[in-house]
Amino acid sequence: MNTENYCIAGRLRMLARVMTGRYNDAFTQEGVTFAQAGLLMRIFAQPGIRQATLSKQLQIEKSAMSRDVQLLQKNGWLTDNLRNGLFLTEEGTLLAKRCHKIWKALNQQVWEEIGPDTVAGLSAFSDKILITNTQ
Amino acid sequence: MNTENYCIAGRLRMLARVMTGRYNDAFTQEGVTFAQAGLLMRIFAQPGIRQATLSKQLQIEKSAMSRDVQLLQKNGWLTDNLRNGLFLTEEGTLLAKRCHKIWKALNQQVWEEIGPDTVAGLSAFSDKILITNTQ
DNA sequence: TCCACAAAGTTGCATATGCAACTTTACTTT
DNA sequence: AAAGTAAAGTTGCATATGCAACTTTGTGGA
Repeated sequence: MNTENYCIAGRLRMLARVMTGRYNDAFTQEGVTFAQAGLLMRIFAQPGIRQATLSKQLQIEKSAMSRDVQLLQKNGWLTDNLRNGLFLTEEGTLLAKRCHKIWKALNQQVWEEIGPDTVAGLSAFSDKILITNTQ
Repeated sequence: MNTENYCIAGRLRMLARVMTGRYNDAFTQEGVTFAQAGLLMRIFAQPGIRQATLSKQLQIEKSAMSRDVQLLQKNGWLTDNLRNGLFLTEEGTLLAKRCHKIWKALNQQVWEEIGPDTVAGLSAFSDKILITNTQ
């Protein structure tokens, strides 16, 4: 493995595509994508959180976040005043809980599949990158 | 770090977003995204390659690949008969070469920034995932 | 109180992606 | 050669994202 042909960004993008597909499959039964489930679970864990905060946590551009959030609301999972902090509806809360069960099982499974050392490798990489790119 | 709150897919997606942004910045001067530059460089390295082959190499769905390729063609970087293997036009070839220079410098820089051990961590992770998800 | 400025959120525009269904091509077996 | 089938490619539809420009909100100072 050398600098000449190992593209960091390309590799990350490919991995993200592959893993996203796998997680998406798991959430199909609930009719949500992994991206949506992830947001629901975060809002469940941090009720009243602002879009700007989620943007920073997830490193997603604020306009993209705005649309992701609007999609959740369109599906009836968020209460109406988006500009005053995000809150799940009752339906959204139940869905978030179901998603968390699915997520927990799958994440555990993937974790075991690849082993703690390998996850540690990703984690180390992640720390380096995120420190560099988010102050 | 434990299974309870470290989401593999979420982390990968975030890293992909961050790194994509960084690589995109580098290619802005050429008016292409990293995704486009990456395809150009691959077609440069493998003239006549089929969409289906690129799809497998990059783990991108064939319909997405079809559109990515059409976009390159629309910009005049690919010759016309897409269904008979992909070939760069003269303009496409020059662009691919310029992109490769940019890519090489940036990838090298990122590589040094995070260090070989950390890259090795990503690589190990990558191998595990891709073996599992691509036979 | 009112204004100026910064932060948060939205919208227009464009790319990147996936799934399903459909079309086109290529190959194999009569 | 004709039919049937599998592989490759496309298109409709929807989500996920980013950049730039604009609007709304909130806050601190004159």
